[in-house]
Amino acid sequence: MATIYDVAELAKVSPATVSRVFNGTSVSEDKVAAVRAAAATLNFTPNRTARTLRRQSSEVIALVIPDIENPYFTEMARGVEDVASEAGYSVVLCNSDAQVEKEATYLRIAIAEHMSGIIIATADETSNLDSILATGRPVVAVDRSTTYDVDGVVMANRAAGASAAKDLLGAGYRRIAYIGGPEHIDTAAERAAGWRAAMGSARPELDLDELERFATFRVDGGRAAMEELLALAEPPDAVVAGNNLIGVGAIQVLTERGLTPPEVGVAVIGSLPFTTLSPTAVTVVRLPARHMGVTAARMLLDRIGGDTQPSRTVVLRNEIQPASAVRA
Amino acid sequence: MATIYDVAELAKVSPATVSRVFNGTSVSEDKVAAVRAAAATLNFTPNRTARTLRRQSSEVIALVIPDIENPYFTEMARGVEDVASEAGYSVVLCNSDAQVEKEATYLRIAIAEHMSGIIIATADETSNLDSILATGRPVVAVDRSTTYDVDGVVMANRAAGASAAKDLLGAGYRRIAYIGGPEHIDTAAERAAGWRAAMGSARPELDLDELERFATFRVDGGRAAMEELLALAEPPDAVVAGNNLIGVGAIQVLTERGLTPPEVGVAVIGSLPFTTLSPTAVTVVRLPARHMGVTAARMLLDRIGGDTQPSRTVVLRNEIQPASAVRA
DNA sequence: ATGAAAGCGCTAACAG
DNA sequence: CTGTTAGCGCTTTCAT
Repeated sequence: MATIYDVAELAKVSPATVSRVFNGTSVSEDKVAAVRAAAATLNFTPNRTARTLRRQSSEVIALVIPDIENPYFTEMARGVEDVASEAGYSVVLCNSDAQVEKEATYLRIAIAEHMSGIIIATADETSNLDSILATGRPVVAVDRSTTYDVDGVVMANRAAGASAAKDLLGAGYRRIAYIGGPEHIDTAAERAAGWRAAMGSARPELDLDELERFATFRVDGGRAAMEELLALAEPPDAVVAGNNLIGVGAIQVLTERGLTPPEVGVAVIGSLPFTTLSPTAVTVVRLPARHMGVTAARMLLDRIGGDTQPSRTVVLRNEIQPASAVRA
Repeated sequence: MATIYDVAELAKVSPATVSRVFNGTSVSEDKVAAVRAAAATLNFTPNRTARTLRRQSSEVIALVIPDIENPYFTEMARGVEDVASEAGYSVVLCNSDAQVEKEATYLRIAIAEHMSGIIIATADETSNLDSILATGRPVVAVDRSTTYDVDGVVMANRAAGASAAKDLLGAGYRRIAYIGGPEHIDTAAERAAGWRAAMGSARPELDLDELERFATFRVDGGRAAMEELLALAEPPDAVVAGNNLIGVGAIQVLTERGLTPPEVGVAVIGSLPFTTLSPTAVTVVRLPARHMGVTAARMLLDRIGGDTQPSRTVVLRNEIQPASAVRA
C-alpha cells in the first residue's frame, strides 16, 4: 500500500502537502494537481488507522441495538446510516442480543477503536455507560431512556399504549388484553401503563391484572402469552401487542386457531413490515423507527461537532393506523 | 486515557512488558500481577488503533450486504457475528443498498481501516473486487457467486426453484407462475431456471415466458408482479416467489383480493420469519441463511489464519417445508 | 525474561 | 503556501 511519502516523492512535494491535499487545507493548484495525479497512479488510499491514531478520533460511530433481527431496529439503523454517511461517517452496527455483557464488550471496542460517538438502545436497565461516558464521548440513547445524563430520543410510549387500547374499545371490543415486553424495560412499562389507563376509565369492571402479560420482545414471547390468554376461563376478545414481534406471535396463534383478526381484535404497537394479513384486519400504531434513527444521528453529530448544551430528550409522536384504514 | 507507558510506570516495568502481558507472551508471574493491578487501577484499555497501525491488521471483518432490512441477510449476519465474536473478531455491518458505488465506498473503508477480511453478498454482477483483492485481503462471497477467484458459499438455487415448482405441481396446481429477482443476479436466474425446468417437463403445453416475471428483491417488486400476473387473460393458479420479500408482496396482493393461499398456491424460496399466515397455507423452501453466515465466517477466519489452499465454493442444501406441514 | 528503541502512516505545530 | 519534525500508542526486533 502506498503511503503519503510515496505520493510525496512522486509528486515532488513534502508529505505534509500531500496530507493537506487530502484534508482540504490550502495548497496551490499546481501542487494539488500533481498530488492527485501521483495518488491516482499509485492507487493511494489514505490510511485511516494512522489518521485516527494521530487525531485521536475517527469518523465512525457505533450503533448498539438489542436485536438485529428485529425490523424495527434495522429500520432505525437505516435512518442512522443515512444521515451518518451523508456526513462522511460510517456506522458500525453492534448487536448486543439484549445481553449487558455483550453490550459492554462493544462499548469497550468503541472506546478502543476511537469511535467518535455511540447511539445505543440499551439492553437492559442495568446497562452500564460509565466507562464510555468517562471518556467524554457523546452518547445518544434511542428507543429506551436511561438513568444517565445523556441525550435521548424516545417516543410517546404511554400514548401509544393508550391509543391502541382506545381504538379497540372504539371498535366495540370489551375484554382487551395486553401483552407487553419485559416489565423492567421502560418502554414496555410505559406502553402497558397507557393501556391500563385507557382500560381503567372505559372498563372499570375488568380485572386488568388478569389480562396483562409480560413476555420477551420476541415472536415466541407473543405466542406463549397469547396461548395463556386464550386458556383463560374468560378469554379476551381483543389484545394489544406491546411490540411488532409480540404482535406477530399473537396473530400467529390466533390464526392457527381460526380466530383470525378482526374476529379477535388486535392492535400492535409497531409496524408489521412483512405482514401478509389484509391491511384492514389489524390496528397498527406506527412507530417512527427511521425518524428516531435520523434524529439520534443528528444529535450525535451535533455533539461530536462540539455542541455543549445541556442534554435533551426528544419525544417522537406515533401515528395510529386503525384496522379499517386502507393501506398507505 | 491511560497508555501502556502509564501502566508501565505504575507497575515499575517497561512498556514492552506491559504489551507482552496483554499479548500473552511469556512474562514472570509477579510482573504479570503488577501489570494487571496497575492496569486495573488506571482503567487501562489497550488502544486498538495504535495496535492496528503497528500490526497492519485488525481483528475486524466487514460484512457487506445489499439490504439490511431483509431478515434473510440479518439472519446471515447473526451467523457471521456468532463465529466471529467467538474468535475475538468484531464485524462491521455495511449496507450497500444494492448500489455498486456504496459498496465500493465500504470496500475502500475496509482497506483503509485495515480490516482483515471481507464477507460480501455482492450488489450486482458489476461489483468490483479488484482493489480489495489487490491488497491481498481474503474475501468470501456469500449468497451470490462472483466471477472472481475467491471462496464462496452459495446454496442450491436451481434445486430450490425446481422443488418449489414440483411441490406446487404435486399439490395439483396447473398454471404455476414465477416471480423472481433481477434477471442479472445469478441466484435469481438459477432459481428461475429450476422452476422452468420443472415446469417444462411437467407442463410442456404452457407458455412459460408469459408466466415469468422479474422484479426487485423487495416487497413492492412482488406486489407489482403479482398484480400483473392476475391481470393476465388466463391468470396463474399458483406462483413461486423468488425470495422472501417477493413472497410477502405476492401474498399481500392475493390476500387483498380474497385469493388467500392455498386458494391460489404459493411457494416461497426463503423463509417468512414474521408471517402471520397459517403455517399450512404456503410452501416454504427454507434457506440456510444462518448456516451460510457461519460457514462463510469460518472460511474467512481460516484464510486470515493463513490457509492458502485453492479457493473453493461450498454449496448448501435447502430444506423444503410443504404447505401441509406442521409448524416446526 | 526483560528493556531500549525504532517505527507503523499520518497530522499539526512551527518555521520560513 | 510549503517543508521539517515530532509524536499519536503500540509491537517487535535486538540486545542483555
